[in-house]
Amino acid sequence: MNKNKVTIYEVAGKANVSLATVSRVLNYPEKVKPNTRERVLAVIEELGYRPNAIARGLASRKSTFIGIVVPDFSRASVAEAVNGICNFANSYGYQIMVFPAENENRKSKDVWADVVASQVDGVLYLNDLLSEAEFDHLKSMKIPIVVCNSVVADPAIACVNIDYFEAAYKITKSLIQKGKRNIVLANTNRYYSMNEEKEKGYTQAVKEAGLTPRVLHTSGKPDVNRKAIKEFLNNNKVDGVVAVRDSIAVSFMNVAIEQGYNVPKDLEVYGFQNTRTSLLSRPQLSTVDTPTYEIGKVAMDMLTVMMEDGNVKDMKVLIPYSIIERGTTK
Amino acid sequence: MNKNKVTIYEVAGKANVSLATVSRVLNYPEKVKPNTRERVLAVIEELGYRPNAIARGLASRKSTFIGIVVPDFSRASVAEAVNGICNFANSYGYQIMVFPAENENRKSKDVWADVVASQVDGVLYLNDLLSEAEFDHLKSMKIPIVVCNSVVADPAIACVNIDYFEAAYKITKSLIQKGKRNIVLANTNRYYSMNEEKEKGYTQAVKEAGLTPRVLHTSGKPDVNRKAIKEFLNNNKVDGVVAVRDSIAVSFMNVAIEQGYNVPKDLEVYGFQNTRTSLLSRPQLSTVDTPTYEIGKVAMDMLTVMMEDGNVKDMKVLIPYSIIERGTTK
DNA sequence: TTGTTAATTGTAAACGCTTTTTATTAAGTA
DNA sequence: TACTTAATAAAAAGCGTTTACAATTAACAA
Repeated sequence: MNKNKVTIYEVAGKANVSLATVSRVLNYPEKVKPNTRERVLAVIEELGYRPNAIARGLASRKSTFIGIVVPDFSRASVAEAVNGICNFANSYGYQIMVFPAENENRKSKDVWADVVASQVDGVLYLNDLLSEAEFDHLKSMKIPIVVCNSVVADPAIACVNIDYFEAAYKITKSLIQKGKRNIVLANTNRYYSMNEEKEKGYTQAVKEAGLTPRVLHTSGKPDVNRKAIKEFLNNNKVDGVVAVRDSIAVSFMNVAIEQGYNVPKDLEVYGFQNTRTSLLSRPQLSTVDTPTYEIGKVAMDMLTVMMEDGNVKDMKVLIPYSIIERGTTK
Repeated sequence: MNKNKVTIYEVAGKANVSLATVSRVLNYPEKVKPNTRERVLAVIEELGYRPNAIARGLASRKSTFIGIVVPDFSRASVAEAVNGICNFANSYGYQIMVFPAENENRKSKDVWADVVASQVDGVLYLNDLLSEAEFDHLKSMKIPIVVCNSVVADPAIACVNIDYFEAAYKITKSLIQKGKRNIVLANTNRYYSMNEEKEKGYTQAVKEAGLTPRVLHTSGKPDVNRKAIKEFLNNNKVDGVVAVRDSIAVSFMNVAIEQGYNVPKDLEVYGFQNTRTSLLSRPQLSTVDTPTYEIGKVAMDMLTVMMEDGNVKDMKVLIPYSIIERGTTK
């Protein structure tokens, strides 16, 4: 902990007021006479006083910390969301604590225990599944929570997403309208509720056109994917790809091009997210632009009202998205 | 803040010991008789007691929070480092608070004020420059700090990097040995100390071979880069590229290929970092593998000893790296 | 003046823990 | 038996705030 910190007492002393008054100018400035307020403010400035967030948290029973639990920062969707969250959190006066989600060396039980112990006022859960048990635990702790990028059924849990179903439906349909008959959905191996939605949208579009849905599940690691894709291409005719992530789309496309496909002539491909990857592929990737930064911001907004005991009107928020046509479709 | 929390008093009551003993089993288990210790531990488990981190921080004058100040989570190098940091921080009993570095809507002065106010025990500074003034401020606050991925001259400041100079020198030299005579360094527009090192390494290799260094500065945004690269290719003969980031390498390569270059026959290219992008390009990118996760881990290690008042033997740590040859070189 | 009320400010308790000090108990030693 | 020593209990003092509540002051009407 840092040394030689200025405390509220010193400010009070120097400004010739009681510490309560200093506290008030900080927390309820309207309750103190403009005159005194100015004086105190001047001393605060002069001494460079910053209230000790920890003492403040203890006394007020609010930490102004919000916890975000995150599976993996290197996922483009979480990185951007974290950016959004941080910027807004700070302007609302909240500080962010991050907790790696459950992983090999850390059971879910422990991460929630950590979250609770650190006294956060609310939590943002990014991008992943939460078990029933975890939800119940959270509810019993009465900590406000909002989930980003994960579709949760429970009406009591706030979550913010884009309409993955609709987006997948639309891009699949547009492929069909361009005459594509052999459209694959390239999904992840691991189950994600948002990818599940995409799969549903894809499936519905394909079925409506009287075609058979075909889904390729890949691991997420580019090098592992390549083999699976190659094999898939050898055994299947494909003229359209809808991938649940940009990276999968690009992997698929690269393998296909290496095998002699011409994109977009023989094969059109769509990704999801509009990450940097989609601009770094050749040709550049058509994709569903998911405004992840915006998702983070909105989630933070909702959480703020929940923490201040306001009522959130709509627990299920859908953010507008757009479809970006680039070189992998025509 | 969460309701109905178990406090140390309840644990003490139920275990028939004083609260001091409970505190002791938590902080100095060896000081309490195994018998009692077990009993207390059992009650803690039973009640699901977790000490209130905030109260604990206030009382002990150590928050067990460490702050990481980050320019942008969507930078691959920071995302991975954050992963490393988080995992290790937690296993050492530290919680992570994140602070967005200085940006449009937030002056450096304010972010440091926030950092200090939140009573972190130490800070990790990622990937960016720190001004003299900031260093001095930090030193005067006596907060332990370690800088990742930024080469800082001041011998009193701990930092962990790879040997960017050497790596750049090596890859440039290998290009020269393969007969390349027109090697460009694709650097960022903005100044980064680590990129400066790369430039120095590149320059030295080129000069040693009696060639003239040529540096192209780009903005970092893929779409903006393309124009600059195209123009550069029109006005210059190029047979080798050393890019300070994978993304720049891939941009460069894509434009070149679109202009008819054959990679790696006419043009060989190296990136830096070994991000996912390098696996998603066609051909896959040869690159300097920067073990960012490891950097984060080591930085966290150093910070831990600094926070515990140990002495760090070596303030300038260089992590081993490797050069990965893939499809863009032969 | 003198109340009466509202605005402002001060006082002191509380937040949940760590840590120090003093007292108590149990066990071992001479 | 008296004397140590170890283990822990009991009590209390913080840590730096917030926040009831009380006290003071100012403002104004009677």
